[in-house]
Amino acid sequence: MSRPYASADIFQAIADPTRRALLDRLRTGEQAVKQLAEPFTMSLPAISQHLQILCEAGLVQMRKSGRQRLYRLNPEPLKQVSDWISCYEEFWQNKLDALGNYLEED
Amino acid sequence: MSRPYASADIFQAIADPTRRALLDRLRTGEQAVKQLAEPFTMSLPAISQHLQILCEAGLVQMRKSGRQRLYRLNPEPLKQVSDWISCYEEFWQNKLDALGNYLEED
DNA sequence: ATAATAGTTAAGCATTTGCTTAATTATTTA
DNA sequence: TAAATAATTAAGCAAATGCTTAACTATTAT
Repeated sequence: MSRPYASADIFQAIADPTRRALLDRLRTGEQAVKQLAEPFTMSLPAISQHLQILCEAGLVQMRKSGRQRLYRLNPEPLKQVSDWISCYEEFWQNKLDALGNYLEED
Repeated sequence: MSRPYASADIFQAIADPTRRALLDRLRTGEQAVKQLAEPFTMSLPAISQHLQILCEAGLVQMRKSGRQRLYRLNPEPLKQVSDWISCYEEFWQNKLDALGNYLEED
């Protein structure tokens, strides 16, 4: 096997807090691995493996620049999650509406 | 240990496709375990364990009625996921805007 | 009381996950 | 050319995950 973990599943990819933190960091723009890994206490290979999982899920893309590998955010796949959740959004919206109505009562 | 799996983490809870399917089924309303388990090929204990994880994550609530246990949806914790994703929504929105502008060009 | 039904708990197991350290591959600098 | 830098690949490991079957608890029906 070439891949340490087979997933490619978005929900699985964002289940790990380190991977979510990596995505959060990438919101400021394209970054090299060392820079990305800077705030984490774990080893560089661990970060590298997380980046591969994000890559397989399509959440990041990579390009080489010299000896660096620059990763950038590709958030489109998150739309799958957003779409799934949207069915539930009305539920808590209803609850908020109910609260609003309650507060408006005299 | 009383709990087979300790998680209570929402992202972890919705990472499993069976658990998402259970939540989807609960959108139609409160249901007993046997009825919930009906479309799945796995054993009832497996479903029961998934329901416990959903319960620990606060995504479902349970009440007893005779010898049945009725589970109902409690989607509020999904707001955590929705909130996290919302930071990324502008990204694909921007892309859609860009597409819109492109299509509007003469 | 006895049997049937609904569901959980317990124990065990194979696989996956998330990490580690060591070795390896590129690329750049001295 | 040799050393340093950036990052990955490889191998191994402990813990978590998702299932199974068997045993148990609680409630209802006969």
